[in-house]
Amino acid sequence: MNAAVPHARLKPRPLYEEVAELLRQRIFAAKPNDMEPGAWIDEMKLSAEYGISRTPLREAIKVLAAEGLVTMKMRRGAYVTEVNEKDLRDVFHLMAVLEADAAGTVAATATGSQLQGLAALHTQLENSTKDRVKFFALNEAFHIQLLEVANNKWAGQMVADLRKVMKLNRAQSLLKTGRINQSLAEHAALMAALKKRDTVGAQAAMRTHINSGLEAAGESPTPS
Amino acid sequence: MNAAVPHARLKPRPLYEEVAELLRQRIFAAKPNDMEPGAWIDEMKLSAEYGISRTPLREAIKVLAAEGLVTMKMRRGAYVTEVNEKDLRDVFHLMAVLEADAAGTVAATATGSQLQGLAALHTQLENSTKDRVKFFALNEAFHIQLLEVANNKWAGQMVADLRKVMKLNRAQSLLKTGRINQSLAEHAALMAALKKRDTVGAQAAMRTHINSGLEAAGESPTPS
DNA sequence: CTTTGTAATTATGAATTCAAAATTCAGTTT
DNA sequence: AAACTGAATTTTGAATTCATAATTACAAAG
Repeated sequence: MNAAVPHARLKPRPLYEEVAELLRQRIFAAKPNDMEPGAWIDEMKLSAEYGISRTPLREAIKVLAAEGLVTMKMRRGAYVTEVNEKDLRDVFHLMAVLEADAAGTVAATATGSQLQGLAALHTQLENSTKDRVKFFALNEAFHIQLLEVANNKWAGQMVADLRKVMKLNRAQSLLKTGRINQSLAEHAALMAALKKRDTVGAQAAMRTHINSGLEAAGESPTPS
Repeated sequence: MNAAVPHARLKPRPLYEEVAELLRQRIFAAKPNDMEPGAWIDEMKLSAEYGISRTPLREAIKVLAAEGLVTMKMRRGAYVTEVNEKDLRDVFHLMAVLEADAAGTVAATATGSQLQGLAALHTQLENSTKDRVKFFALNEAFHIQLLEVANNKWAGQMVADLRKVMKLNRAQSLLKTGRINQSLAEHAALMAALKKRDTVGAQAAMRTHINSGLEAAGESPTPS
């Protein structure tokens, strides 16, 4: 008698993935002197701390290395990736390219209900300008949802990885209050283009949106 | 007295990377009943075969999983990724988007000597129409070099990963003779645009080139 | 003859052990 | 006092061992 809906599944995923997620959050947490970019990752300390052996921890570190969050040096161990200004510009540029393309695809191919789903998220976004962290979470959800509708799993994976690297940069994660309204306006322009089924308009709106995000981080975007 | 030029360095890179490369080549080799897409990867058999333990082999498998070459199922092991028609279209679409962008960047920013380097590769390409495998290798080298000049390491990594997944598909790797001349003409058009510093022209030429590669594999490209 | 339940085998996931390389620190020499 | 050599410690990389989940085989019951 298998329940159709799993209530609390046993061991949903391997330990190393669990640990990888813990490490990700810890890296993004940006504690002053622990796991900040450039820091060396102490395998023994962490495995003791989590109460696991080094084996799954090392596997988790390799996953993060593939994502670009940590870089490995032969016989020197793993270090949290440091992103310099050029790296940040490059990452934003790629996000602009990939997400603009996705936006174009959505404008061209999305079903009505899919567009309604995006519009619903946009409405939630408009009602969350007071709560900075909620706004940030909803904004991310909107972008993820858009990639989902674009229906290219490779693109979704790539953008997700890029977003992780982007989050390594402290400057951009704290949105200034003024930036929130601007971001909202850009989202509105994008939604309008999507509803009009305006492919190139949606692409352009997304490019603008992402590039302004880069400028908010204190950099100037690469010419598209 | 350290020699400035290392003649034969000991253990240049970790074992798991070495093994990962072996596995990649083996997967691309396309032997009839061994390691073809969908095949289960027998950890014990392989580790015995290579004379190593399961530990570095599993680490290598995780690297390949991050690249998308193999997919892992919880408590079921690893399987060589199967790419269906949609996957192939999606991968080509992304390659077109990313490489077209890179071509545009090259047209806008490459130095003269960098363009000369690309032109030299193109000339080699023209002189290799008889040798199919050499042509294929040089073609890949050209694309890698172009990404190199574009100078965005994240893009280079992404395109490299996509190319690996692409190679999983048997159909496209064997270029038909007619396709070689067409490919060459497309490369020539791209080179011309690059030399003219024509950004949008280079982008368009690259898109055309990649999409025609997809058509050669028996699919129709997604509208850009 | 089919189906279900249980035991045995097999393979994965994780921990532990072992080996080797790199860094550190001390001691000696110039 | 500075620098170089070498041993000790630390830490990574890899092998081995152990535990548990999953598949298969087999038997018994309907």
